[in-house]
Amino acid sequence: MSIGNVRVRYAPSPTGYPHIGNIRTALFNWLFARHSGGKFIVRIEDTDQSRKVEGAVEQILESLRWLGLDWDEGPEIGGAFVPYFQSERLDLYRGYAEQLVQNGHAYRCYCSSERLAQMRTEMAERKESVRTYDRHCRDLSAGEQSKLRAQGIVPVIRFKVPLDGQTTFHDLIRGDITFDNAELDDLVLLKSDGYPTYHLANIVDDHSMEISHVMRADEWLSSTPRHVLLYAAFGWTPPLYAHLPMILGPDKSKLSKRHGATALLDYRDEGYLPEVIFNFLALLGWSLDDKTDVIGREDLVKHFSLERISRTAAVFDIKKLQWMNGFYIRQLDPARLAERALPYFEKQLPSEVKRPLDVGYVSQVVTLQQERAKTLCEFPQNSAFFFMEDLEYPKDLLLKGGMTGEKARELLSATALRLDSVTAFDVTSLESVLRSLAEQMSVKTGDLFGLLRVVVTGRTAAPPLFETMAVVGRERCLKRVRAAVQRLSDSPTR
RNA sequence: GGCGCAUUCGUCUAGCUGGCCUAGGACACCUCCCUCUCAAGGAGGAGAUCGAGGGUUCGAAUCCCUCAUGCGCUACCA
Repeated sequence: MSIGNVRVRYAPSPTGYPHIGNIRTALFNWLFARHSGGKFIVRIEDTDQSRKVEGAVEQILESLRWLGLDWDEGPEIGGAFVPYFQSERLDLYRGYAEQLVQNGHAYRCYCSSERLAQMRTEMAERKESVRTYDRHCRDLSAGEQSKLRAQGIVPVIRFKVPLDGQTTFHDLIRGDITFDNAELDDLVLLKSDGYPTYHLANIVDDHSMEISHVMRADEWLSSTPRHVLLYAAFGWTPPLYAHLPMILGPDKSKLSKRHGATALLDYRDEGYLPEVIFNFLALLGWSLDDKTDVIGREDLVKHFSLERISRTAAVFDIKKLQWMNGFYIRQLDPARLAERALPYFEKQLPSEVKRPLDVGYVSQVVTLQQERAKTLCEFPQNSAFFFMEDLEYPKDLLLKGGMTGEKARELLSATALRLDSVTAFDVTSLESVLRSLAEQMSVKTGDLFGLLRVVVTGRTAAPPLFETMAVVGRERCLKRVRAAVQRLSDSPTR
């Protein structure tokens, strides 16, 4: 396969929202296409009417867009092999299925699902090793068939798998893999509702769309010999295969909804940066060398290769993702970061905060929180006090570390005086004024600053005090100090 | 049950054309430093006898065999 002719595809089925593992497959395909100057195609495999989920296609495309995985052919943009929805290509599959029946590679099966279920139960009870279709209809005569059809039974079309021999194919990641044909069953190609199964539609489309490499999750490895046999039955050359390691949950089982937020877009909602997900996912099953963790999209495109894809399934570690997200956040230009965080502020700040927010002000806040945030959501979560008028917090936060109510009141009253009179309400002035106050009142700076932090922010952990106060502003700081004095006076302290 | 794939620190991984590996990096964890809190940052630490057992070899994480374990598939789902 010459390098310019790479055509790979991401072929999701719209049965739900694409999760992390699924999108990682899309990412690897995209990376491979971009690296080799080939085409990245999106094809929607909507052949299961019963599992179709409303809005899933939009979610899939939205997920790709969010990560910046642009496609060269597919939904919305079309391409030379239109249409890219399998539900719109039904005639094609029927024709090919029929062709296989004609040339003896497939046959009609009239077995009811009840009979099939019973057959499987019996096989299991007898502990038979091969629990597959018993090929009941494989050699039905024309007469028997028309009798069955007269009863109104709509048949399916099954592939006539060779009874013996072996099928070997080469996997770019795992090497040669061999299966005994006897292990394979006569899979259904065309369902009774006229829709193809994955197996038929997949190979018909991969062939007709001239797909060069099939890169898909490891879970497909077992069905690959059937696909190879199908290609042979049609007289086609199969594509090159590369089965990707799967992504597992913390319990090491196939990643699913059980594992919490696994839908890609959930990560967007939780404040993760798309470039981080991109970076992180690329490293789940692929590595550049022994030390590279942070790597941008351009370098990924430049260096991506099939050879460096791992064979082992990987556990998705949210902790490392969080670290990486925080790392990227810290690297971002503050102004740019503020823009990106703004929607999260708009959405998450308490409703009493007036909208729209002032971008300049948000930017100041973001600058102070930048090195403390792991996700974009943490900005508004930890910054409400910058936007509120009045604060609410447990009173005993004021009496930390042996601080008495009286002492606190005394300190705060003195502070109010200083804040009121300080000429410039900026970091330098505040620091010098408050440090000297601490000294004068013979209290440790940590105690004074800690107290003030609670008063001004309502919490014990916040950005540096003077910076924070400067942003909150003289008026609100004074108001908060006075409110605290009032609170301390309301009920006598012990 | 059958078949297939896989097996290096808790996790992601490097190393796997055998010696540079007394196995490297990152996250997480612990300690110390910095420090007005929280972070961030800096410096350290602990953590894998390379799934187990046999070989081959002067020498194996790296090659061979057996076993074990995990995962996947075993649908008119993809």
